[in-house]
Amino acid sequence: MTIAEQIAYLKKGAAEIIPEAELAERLQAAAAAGRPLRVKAGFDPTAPDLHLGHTVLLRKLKHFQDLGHQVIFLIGDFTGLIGDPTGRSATRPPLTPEEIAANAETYRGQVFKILDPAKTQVAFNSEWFGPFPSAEWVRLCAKYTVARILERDDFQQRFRAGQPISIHEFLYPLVQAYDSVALHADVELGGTDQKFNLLVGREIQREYGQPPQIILTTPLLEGLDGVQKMSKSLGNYVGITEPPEQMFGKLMSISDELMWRYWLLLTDRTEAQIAQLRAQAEGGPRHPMDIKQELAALIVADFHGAAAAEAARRQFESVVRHKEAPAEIAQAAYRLPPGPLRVDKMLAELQLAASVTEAARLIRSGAVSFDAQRVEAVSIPAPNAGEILIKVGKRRFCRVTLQSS
RNA sequence: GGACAGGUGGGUGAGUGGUUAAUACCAACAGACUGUAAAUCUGUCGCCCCUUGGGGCUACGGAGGUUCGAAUCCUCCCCUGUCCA
Repeated sequence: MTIAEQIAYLKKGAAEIIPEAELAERLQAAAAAGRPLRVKAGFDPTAPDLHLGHTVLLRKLKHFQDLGHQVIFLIGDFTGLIGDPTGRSATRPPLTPEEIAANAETYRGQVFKILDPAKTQVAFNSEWFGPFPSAEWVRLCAKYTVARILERDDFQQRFRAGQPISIHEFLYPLVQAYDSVALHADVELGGTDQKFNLLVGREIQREYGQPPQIILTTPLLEGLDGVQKMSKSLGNYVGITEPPEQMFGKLMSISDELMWRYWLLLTDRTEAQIAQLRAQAEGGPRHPMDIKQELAALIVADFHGAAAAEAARRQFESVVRHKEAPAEIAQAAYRLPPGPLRVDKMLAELQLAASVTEAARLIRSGAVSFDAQRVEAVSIPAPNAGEILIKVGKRRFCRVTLQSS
């Protein structure tokens, strides 16, 4: 590949490359020296459950690997003490070494569904920050100013809005920047929300006499609601370890409009191919739902394989579209008390509802059925012993063996 | 150290003595409809007990207090912000 082709490859789906010209030079120099670039990305040690939003970045890291470069997957176990300043979390309790090791293991399992393990180095920043001398902290802090730190958008907003900012939060960008120094990073990737931190890395590297890294940001993926970014705390995410059926269902719940964004950021289709799909949907030859199912199957296949994706698609067809019971259903047993059956209590006990009160609510709203017969009251005449299929809401099914007592 | 403002249910945010399990919006859940777990419309949205109507308990930063009765008033404490030093 020529340098221009390589850049085009890396640019696809990227939000920004700063500065783009330097990337070309760096690629050229690396090729000439026969040395792969060191491409860094940092991850939070506390949240090893990756979701599709993270995979946008991982895919881009993989593209660097495809071109022969070295990816450094940095787990910010030290940074975790600070917590990225979002204004929500205060200082986090430090994780134990065992927890960190366990989380790192989980990361490995998830990340290597996309990344090539042979071209990935896993690093922890406690390696250099653990023994960091206090005098060195003073030196590091001396290399940046409060005014510049306050340029960071969310600091500025919080400052203006009178929300608390703890001093240790100022350390976050500096710590992340110093990681680049310690790792001699050529390139650092991050979400667009990381732009400030990534840029600080350039400044600090220069201060330490290193060539400043090139930064590449990836767009933040909108969550299932199509408005806010995908995040665990907002609950609008699809985790990459979720079961195929659940993944499929969640993906089918996105709006038609959002689907195009997902096509762009979560598949390997080119922009031209996606434009073609869009034309088909708008022109009529293909139903949007059909295209959405194709998308959902494609994404599920990335993490569970094509067979599981096809099974998830079939289950969606039968359960959601045709309202049939799924192939695999949880089993339970329930001992019938004497007298009429209190359905609300039974559902709570079988954990088909969070509480007796909620179970009663669900029954009153007509969400509960026995063998496809709607249950009309919370208290019903005692049914015969035997097996019944209980359905609560759209997707909770349970085959229950009723035992007389 | 001082002055002032504030801390309410998953989130934002009303409420300044009872009619307030607590307005509104968002999220969530359910029903109807549908091409989808989309959109739209409707309903629900603390827990427990008897039941198609009620009863009890818990809840508005924490602990006490005043009162027949408090999220609302008083005292102390904790936390946050602004200003002064």
